Amino acid sequence: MNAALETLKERGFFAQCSDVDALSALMDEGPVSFYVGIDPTGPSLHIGHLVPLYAMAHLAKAGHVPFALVGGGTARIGDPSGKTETRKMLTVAQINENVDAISAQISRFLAAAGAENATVVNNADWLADLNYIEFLRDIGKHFSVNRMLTFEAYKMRLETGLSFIEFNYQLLQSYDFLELSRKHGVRLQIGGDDQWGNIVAGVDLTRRVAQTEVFGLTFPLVTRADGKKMGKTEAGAIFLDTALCSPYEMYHYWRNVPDADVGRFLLTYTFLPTEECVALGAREGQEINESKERLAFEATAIIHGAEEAERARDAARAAFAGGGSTDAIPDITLSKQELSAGIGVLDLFARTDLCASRSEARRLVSQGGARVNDVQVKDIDAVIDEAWVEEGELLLRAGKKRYFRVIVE
RNA sequence: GGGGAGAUUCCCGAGCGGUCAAAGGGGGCAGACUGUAAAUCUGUUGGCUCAGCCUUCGAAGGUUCGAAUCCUUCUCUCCCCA
Repeated sequence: MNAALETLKERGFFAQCSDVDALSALMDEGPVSFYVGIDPTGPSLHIGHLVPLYAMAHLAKAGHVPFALVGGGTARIGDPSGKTETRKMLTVAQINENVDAISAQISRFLAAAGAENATVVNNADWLADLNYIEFLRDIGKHFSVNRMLTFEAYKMRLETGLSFIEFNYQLLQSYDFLELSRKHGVRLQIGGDDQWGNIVAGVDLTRRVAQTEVFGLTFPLVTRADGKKMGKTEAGAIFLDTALCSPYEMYHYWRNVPDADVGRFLLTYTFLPTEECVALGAREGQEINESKERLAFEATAIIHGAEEAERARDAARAAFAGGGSTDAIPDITLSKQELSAGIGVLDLFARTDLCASRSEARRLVSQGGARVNDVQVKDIDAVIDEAWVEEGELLLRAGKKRYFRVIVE
């Protein structure tokens, strides 16, 4: 098999392919243009979106030509695949904002991942002005409703309801593939396994309309051993946008991944050599805990740069092991006057993101989960004043892992 | 267009005139254990000036000493028939 494909397979980026042998042969011949589509349904990518981009980087490094398609047009429709209900419709203005933000993130990521030659395109450019009648005649006639209804994505939705607009999503995605193959000679579409139905529909359409053999390749959806959704925490998704999720939070996310996922995540979310990822993931006990730190550092460094990753690592070490920098821990600022007057623990915790209300702070304190500068505070009436300040700040802690700094000026 | 079912606290889901800040499960948070993992056990899970008070049961009105529970209107969802 072709070396680049082999790499994808080894690293867990291979679930299904429309025709492996033919694709492998094509890739052996020379650079192949390929694309992946991402719909701009939110203001930022999160780490769940990244899998296709990593796959893209691997192929790009092997000399193939990447196109990243931002679905400014398809986002106006909404992909029903893998969803149990209709997603809330976004306004066109919102989508356009998202397109800008996400295109920038994609370019930055691909550059950092070593796929500088990527082209970012927006399918609104060709979808927005389609003529309905012409589209139905030229494209719609190639789709069999009977066949579409057999796709898993639609079958599932037949139970809960599927609107006509969503039913059209597949036609538009297929049209994208056709369009890219005509315009840019794209021969391959990659995507998550939930996209299989849409991708093969595009392969079929392109063959019928353009008489061109194109290929589809999917990778398994990344899941976590503990069944939680990839990239989601209680506080929200792990976004790339630092305004929505700090590098520290992202680092923390990787640091706390379940044991069983370490090896797989190293393969997926870092560019460390395959053997090394496997070895790191095979460790046990305290050692695998160290592998997690490696994972956290490597993955964060690709997304936010080595400098930010170091800061996050130092901050995490400082908070958990003592020593090092606390820069990256979230903070609030408090005036000296306010502190010298004394502030109740409950108020103090409620003012940080650690507790949403005084009642929550009350619970935390009375259950023994609250610490100030590593001293447990169990009295809900305790008053914190300047006597507690160390080096101009207070380090608040809720439970074992959540920290917050209070800077006093 | 016709007929039916429904909207409950983060989610699912009980409740059907007072004993309801609302069962149960999930999730979250905290504690024990531990490797900052998993599993397990315990506590907790609207807000506050906290043995008390205030605001919640799709929205707005009404009945009642008293409503998540009854009535009216409205909004939205789902199902069946055409």
